[in-house]
Amino acid sequence: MPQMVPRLQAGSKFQEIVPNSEYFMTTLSEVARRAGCTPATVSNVLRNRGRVGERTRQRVLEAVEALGYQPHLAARALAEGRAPTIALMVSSIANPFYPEFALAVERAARSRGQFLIICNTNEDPQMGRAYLQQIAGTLSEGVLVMNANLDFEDLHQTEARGAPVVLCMWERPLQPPGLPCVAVDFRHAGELAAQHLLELGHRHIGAVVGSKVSGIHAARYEGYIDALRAAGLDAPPERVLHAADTTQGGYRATRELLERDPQLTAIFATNDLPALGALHAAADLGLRVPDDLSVIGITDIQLAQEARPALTTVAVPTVEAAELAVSLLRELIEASPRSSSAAGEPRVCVTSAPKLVVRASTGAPRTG
Amino acid sequence: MPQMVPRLQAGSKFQEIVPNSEYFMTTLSEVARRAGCTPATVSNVLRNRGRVGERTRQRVLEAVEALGYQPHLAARALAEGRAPTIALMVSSIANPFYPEFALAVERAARSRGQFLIICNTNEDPQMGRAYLQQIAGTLSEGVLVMNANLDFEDLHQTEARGAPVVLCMWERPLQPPGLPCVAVDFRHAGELAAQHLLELGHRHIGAVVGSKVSGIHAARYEGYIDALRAAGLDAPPERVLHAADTTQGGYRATRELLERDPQLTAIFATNDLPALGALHAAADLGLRVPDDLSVIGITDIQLAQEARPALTTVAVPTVEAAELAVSLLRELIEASPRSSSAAGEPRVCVTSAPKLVVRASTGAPRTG
DNA sequence: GTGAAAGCGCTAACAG
DNA sequence: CTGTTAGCGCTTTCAC
Repeated sequence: MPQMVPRLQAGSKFQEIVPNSEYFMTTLSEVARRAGCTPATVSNVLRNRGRVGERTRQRVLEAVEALGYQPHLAARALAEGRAPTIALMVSSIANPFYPEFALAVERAARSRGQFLIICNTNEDPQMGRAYLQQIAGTLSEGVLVMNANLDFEDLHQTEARGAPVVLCMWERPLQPPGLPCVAVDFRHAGELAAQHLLELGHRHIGAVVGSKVSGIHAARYEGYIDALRAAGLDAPPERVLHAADTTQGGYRATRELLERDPQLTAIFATNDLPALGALHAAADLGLRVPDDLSVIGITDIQLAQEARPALTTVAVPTVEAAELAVSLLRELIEASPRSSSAAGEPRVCVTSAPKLVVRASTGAPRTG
Repeated sequence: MPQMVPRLQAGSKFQEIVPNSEYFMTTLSEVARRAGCTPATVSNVLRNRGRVGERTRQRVLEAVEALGYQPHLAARALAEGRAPTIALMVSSIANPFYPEFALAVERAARSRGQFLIICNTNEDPQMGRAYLQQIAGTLSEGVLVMNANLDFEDLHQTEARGAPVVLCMWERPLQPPGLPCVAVDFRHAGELAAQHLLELGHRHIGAVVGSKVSGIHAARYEGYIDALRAAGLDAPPERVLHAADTTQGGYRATRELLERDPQLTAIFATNDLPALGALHAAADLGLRVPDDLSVIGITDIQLAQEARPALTTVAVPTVEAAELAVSLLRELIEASPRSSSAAGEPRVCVTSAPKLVVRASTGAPRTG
């Protein structure tokens, strides 16, 4: 925004301040002048603070109205020692899951009077660090982190500088990460997916894990394996493939798995995007879903229900997680400045359990 | 962020300022103290301004390093009379097109040192207004508007308050909207789509227009119609349907169109999402694409290439538009404060032309 | 070259 | 009830 009034030169101390024309932003003092009181009083009226006479209050409100006054957020932030935004770190907002989450976060933040800054880290820890250092504490009061491949080191430093950090989707409720987080029981999600497939009668299942071996999707795969074992099945390594967490990744992995073992009657993917890729692979191979091949994913992104056939998946409470994350962040912000580093284990909020959503991509295997 | 140091009480004027421990944010004066100079000098060093001796400069840089100093963005903004962010208004970031655009905008903004605030208006002008009034000029230096259903009135007011506004995807380069904008020749996009279908030999084409009659997609439809007419065909009203700009909308409209006229061999949709819906409708009706039905969209969102069959579409230069929009916004910001309202027609930047991208969803119609 | 001082717009403590 | 005042952290003239 432009400088509203020529800056007063040193020495012009007694020059009358030029009132802003209607063109530009009105300030508190202008409102005050018009209402015949001081800025402090206007401030009090606006924030319902301190006692103000009814007559004055009216005059102030009129002036505010007449001048279209809007508080200057940066100024207010500075004076209050708080910042008007929260930051959401994601690897790329273009990943189809994030926008749904970001939307929920924005709503939650907004309802608490804060704005949302989107930070795309591009999976690059350097970028993440740059973002954290620049805005945490100076422009953003706190930071929400969605798998963005950040250094924990950097996150702790961010906390130390006074800007709380919340991890938005921790996958292992029982193994807290050493940072406040919202945890979703993804192990259970994997279990549910496996159980569904088992109940339908599948015995030859391929698994597409949308990350490196020990990566973010490991818990989901563990749950899947556990369910298999509980049913007396084993999970030979040639039936698992680690792939990029994208449609492409799922597509290639599925083709590869089916090539290795044409007997597979189902594909379990640790995320919806790769599951969608599996659907495409099936289509390209002339396999009918679910008759020839069943496919199940995890998350329940919007695309899942829009795919053809619609994707069976284990739904994760995205909106709930977003709301919990924002609440938790607020709590941490409100709590004593140096609480987080001082106290013991940081807080972990667990969302409600993932739920199976049966759609058209799963069914009983061909018999024979 | 927390208050870093207990606010000095009135009367404690001579109390020594508590230096921030390593826990919290360092300020300019702390750096100055450590470097044995004044804040002004530190500021000068950091912004390469004013002459500073090499020795001092070194000491300052060391101190900055040692204390991990980061400028306070809100404070800087206030002092400079500018804001550190730009705002992107969208109806909902969850609409699959926006994230791709937002990503490009964020990159462009970031490379110019600004952060991106995402504002979901939810198609509600009230919400849009609230956003504009609150952040424009106080937290955001300018506003980028992506079809968010905002009142032009509000946008003009925003400009008048000193925060430039840029419309990001104006559909009619030749009919400027009275606000600065980036225009994409969507009429031409419609034309290209129609020509492609015509060249393949289609004569019975259904059109799904992803908005109200006079809505945002009207130009695309005009281009389509023009191409048809140029080929000597007419476009009977029963072959057009206006629908929501979503997969669902496209799905329903396509079914309806095919019910009205089973002879249709192709569907033209004014956007990719409805086109994807058309694909699903075809699948559900047992029609093979493209043998029984060809489908073409406009935009080329990521999903288009991931769909099965992959969607033929007319690609719009999204990244280019994002970059132009950010550049234009910056120019307006840098330009004289009250330029925009003063001068004549606001600037219009036109992107390069849309381009046909042929994929698997279009082909020659069955003969017979 | 470097420092002193005013000011950005707003808040909060305290005095009247 | 209302005004005075100091201060948030930084920038920027202007003197020295």
